[in-house]
Amino acid sequence: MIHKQSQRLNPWGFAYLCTKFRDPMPETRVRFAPSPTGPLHIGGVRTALYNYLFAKKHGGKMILRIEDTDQTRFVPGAEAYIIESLAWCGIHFDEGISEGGPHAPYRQSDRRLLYAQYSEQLIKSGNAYYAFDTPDELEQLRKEAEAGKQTFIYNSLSRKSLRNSLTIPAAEVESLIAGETPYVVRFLVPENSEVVMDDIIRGRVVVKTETLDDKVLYKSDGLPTYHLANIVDDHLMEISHVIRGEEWLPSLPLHVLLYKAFGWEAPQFAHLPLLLKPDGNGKLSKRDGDRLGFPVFPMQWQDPKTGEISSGYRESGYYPDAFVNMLALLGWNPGTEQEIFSMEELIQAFSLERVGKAGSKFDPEKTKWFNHQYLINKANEQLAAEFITFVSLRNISTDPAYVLKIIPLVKERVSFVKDLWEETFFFFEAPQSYDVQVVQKRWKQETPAQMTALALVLESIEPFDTAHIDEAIKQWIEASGFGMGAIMNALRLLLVGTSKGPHLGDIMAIIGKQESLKRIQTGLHAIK
RNA sequence: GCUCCCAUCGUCUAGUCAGGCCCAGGACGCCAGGUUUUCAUCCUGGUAACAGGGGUUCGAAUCCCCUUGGGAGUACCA
Repeated sequence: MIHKQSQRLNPWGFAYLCTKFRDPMPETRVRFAPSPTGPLHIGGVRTALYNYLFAKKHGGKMILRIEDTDQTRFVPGAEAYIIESLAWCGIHFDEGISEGGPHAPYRQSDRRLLYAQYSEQLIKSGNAYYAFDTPDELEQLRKEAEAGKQTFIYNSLSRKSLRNSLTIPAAEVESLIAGETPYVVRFLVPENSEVVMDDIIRGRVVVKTETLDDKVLYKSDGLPTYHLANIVDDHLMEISHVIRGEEWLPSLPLHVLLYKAFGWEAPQFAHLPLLLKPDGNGKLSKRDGDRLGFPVFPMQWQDPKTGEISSGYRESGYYPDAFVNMLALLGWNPGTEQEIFSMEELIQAFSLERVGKAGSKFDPEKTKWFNHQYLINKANEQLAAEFITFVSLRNISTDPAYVLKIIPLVKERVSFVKDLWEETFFFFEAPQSYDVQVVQKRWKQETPAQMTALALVLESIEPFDTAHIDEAIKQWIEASGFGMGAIMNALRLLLVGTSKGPHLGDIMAIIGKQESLKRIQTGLHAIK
């Protein structure tokens, strides 16, 4: 046991080893390892989130590693996008390309020299071999197999008839390599055995090695494939738990076999269920967002090649804590009826055991509801400050104190700050027109005279605050014998232009006596 | 095709591991009613699910098997 662990403790040495003796539980170390091939979509964000929650819950470390071993798929700006998105979500790293750390560098292209020796090691130990088949040749074999309704697999059945160091004499292999013939290194999958894997979420999974193929570990371009780089780095970086999407489950046997071939202790695995499209079935994709009108990315992204813009949650007005809260509950639940969680509460409550096995369809409606919940719980001062920028956009100058009076009256009516204008425009400008349907319903023959009389009442109110306004109007209505509904709806039409909005007394108190009277006069002339 | 994974209201899910407390609970959505000077909020109520079939058991959403359905993977991509 101690021997096994000490193998994983390098290079921290003796002091670290001592703490290990006091505390036999190894440190929890997880990583989020995206490939910078484009913007991170919400499924990826959720994976990062679960890793983060798990690490923090166990007092461990969260590591960001960039897996850019495919040069052909590199997208400029993607790496920065990923980092900024996660920072916006409140997901922070203890080690990574920005933070540095004891296992730097954290970008695989910067570690490229490292991987060749591990590839060599596997060849020497008989767990891997050189292969000289060209991509075209393999493509041809796949096509032929497909035509015969078969699947071509590079494995124990076929490897003996292909061009590799298993079939070609050693001397010739050496000369081929020396002669710069392109080659790859393939993993030699053991024959006739079973790989037994224990996944934290899925339990035990067993597969026969015959169904696996001899995956390429090292490419002809001198870079490792995901499989090799991933295992080497997870080992070197002392990752204790690999938490990743279910799309990786099919390659888990290979990974387990690789750890075994290296003689390394494998981390624990947890394969997360997928995020599915809201309608129909299948993995959530960028296209679904476009089609159904909701963002699939945390932040807006502009494709550097096409210039095409994809919308993001941040730019759409979502709060990061609401977004994170929604994502956390998509596939995980606390087993209680609590739905609103701060990041700190999520950390406390999170466990991989409570992550479901089945995929979750993404629900844009509930996402809005989460934002609504967070919005109504924000301080009025903050909402006022945010809303002022939207008001300014309309070339209306206002002051924070004025907006602050309005916010508590309307915040429960919206899910986004940007939607506040629709609920508050009449606080900033007089009605430009009057809703014809409301006019038809509320504007009777006697209404103009009533409104004229009411204007006189309003003029005499002092101080012009909600309580006094309400009281005066109530008394006047009772004394004159008019209907409350008839008067108030007509008055609302004059002040707001339609039949919506908060309590009229509040509206008048905020826009002031002068403005209220002015709107009544204007309306009296305009409505026929 | 092959390999692997999955299966409770329209959606997110509780309940499944330790079978009875479940003719299945909560939330979103939707519908109705109530409060209100309007709209909205809010409150109350309603809608709606154990994929199907076999077993095991006194008893199954829960355990086992089969079927069906869905998903993922199947690259010198990650």
